[in-house]
Formats: sequence, structure tokens, C-alpha cells
Amino acid sequence: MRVTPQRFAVYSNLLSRKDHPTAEQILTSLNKNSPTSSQATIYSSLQALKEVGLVREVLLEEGVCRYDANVLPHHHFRCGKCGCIEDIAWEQVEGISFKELRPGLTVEQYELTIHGICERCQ
Amino acid sequence: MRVTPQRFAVYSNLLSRKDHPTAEQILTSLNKNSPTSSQATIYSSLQALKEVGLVREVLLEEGVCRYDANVLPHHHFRCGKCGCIEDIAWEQVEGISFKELRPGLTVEQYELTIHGICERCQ
DNA sequence: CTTTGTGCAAACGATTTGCAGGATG
DNA sequence: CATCCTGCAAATCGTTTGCACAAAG
Repeated sequence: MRVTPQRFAVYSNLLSRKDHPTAEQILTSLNKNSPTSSQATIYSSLQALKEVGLVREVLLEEGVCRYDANVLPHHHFRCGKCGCIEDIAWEQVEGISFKELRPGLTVEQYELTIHGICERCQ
Repeated sequence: MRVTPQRFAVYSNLLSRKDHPTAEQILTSLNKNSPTSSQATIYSSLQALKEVGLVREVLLEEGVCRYDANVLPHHHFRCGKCGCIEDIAWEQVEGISFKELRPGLTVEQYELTIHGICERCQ
């Protein structure tokens, strides 16, 4: 993958925030001060970064796709009120083990989605 | 909620299948023989059924929203090749427990998403 | 000079909405 | 007769695509 200013900007923006932004949030964040990238470029940069394995998609909400530069396995917490998303470290959840998963199913990866209410929304 | 033929049809269609169909799949399935409902009605029926708690949304794929008439807690398996989805019974996964989840976060519900390959795609 | 990336605008697909009947209570 | 539901078409939103040009190897 060629490292272009736009791709670099998208990736470092993702690295600098922990809120799993949508493509559009990244776009407005990058163009806040000076226009750096166009919408189509954000999408294609995200695609490229995803293919290279630097970024992953997070699907926790209807309609939008969020992005995450943390590609290490981890779980997600999502507040049902404000919709905020928080990472839950892998070690914070005790050993999950599958018994009698139908033979024939090969597990590659798994993660927990925790729905609840965050402190601010209590 | 008023029980109308359209809502009944959507719900029983969902009950009769285990593949977590999209709104569009439900629409084409219902209108296969005779036209029973329009697109907008499917969406509003699903909305109504969701609010009443008879149906839940399943977000496992980019772009589309799938629906499930099984509202009991359970996990999901998704095949990365064919995209098929399979329910994993709650008891098939051994006791998950959270240690030291940030105080302030109230957990209401959680579920596991297992990514892998199904038998047909091996 | 060939390949790859960018920007713009148009296209697309899933979902929602506005509105005019219809059916229900 | 007031409310809720349906169907149609148009609108909206997130994402993708086609194309011309610029940049990189």
C-alpha cells in the first residue's frame, strides 16, 4: 500500500481517538481546519487500511459502519442511550469456552458485544 | 399494537425461518405468490414488532439489518464466506463473567458474535 | 509511461417519510 | 369520527462508482 497524505491522515485520526468514528465523522474531523481529503477518498482509504489490516470495521449500530484502529482482539460496550462505544479489554472478560459447537463450524474469531448504560447516562 | 394481516404475515414469516432475513427478503418471500404487503409496510411492521419486543434486530453485516423472532438471549455464528448466520444456544457457551468492568457501566445484556466458516464452505 | 490515488459528481441500495385513502375501534 | 395502518412515490442517508486528472514508481 502506498502511503499518501490522505491515508496517513485517516489512520492517524483513527489512532488519536477512541470513539470508533464513522467515515463521515473522520471526514469532518480532517477537514475541520483545512480541506485535506474528499469523501470518496476517506472511503477508499478506509478500505485500503482495512485490507492491510491496520483498521477494522465495527458494526454496533444500524445503518452506519464505524472504524477502529485497534485491531487486537477486544470486546465492545455500547450505551443504549447515548450510543457511545467503549472498548473492553480482552482480559476483562473471563475465559469464554464453547462446548459442543456443532462439528463443522470452524471458529476463527469471536467477540462480545455488551449492551448497557454508561456512567454519564445513568 | 393492532394485529393486522400484514404484521401477522411478517411475524409468522420470521417465526417460520431461521435465517435472520433482511426486510427485503421478507418482502419478496411474502409477495412470492400473491402481493400481500408493500415495502414501507414491511419496514413499519418490523418497527412495531421490535417495539413490542417480539422481534429483534441483528447486526452482523455491513449495510443491511437482519431480523430475528427469537428474542431469548443467544449468540450468533456467522460464516465469513457465504455469510450465513446460525444461532448458538446460550448454554453452548460456558459462563462468561466480567471482572473489573469500569464502575459506572451498567450491563443490561450481552452476546457473543462468532466469526468462522460453516460446514458447507470448508 | 504505466500504475495507483484523488476529487468530483452521479449512481446505488437500504431505509424513512409525506401524504392520500382505508380499515378499525 | 378519530385514530391507526397501508401503499405509493419521493426523499434521505451511507456508501460506491465512473471518469478525468495528478502523483508516484
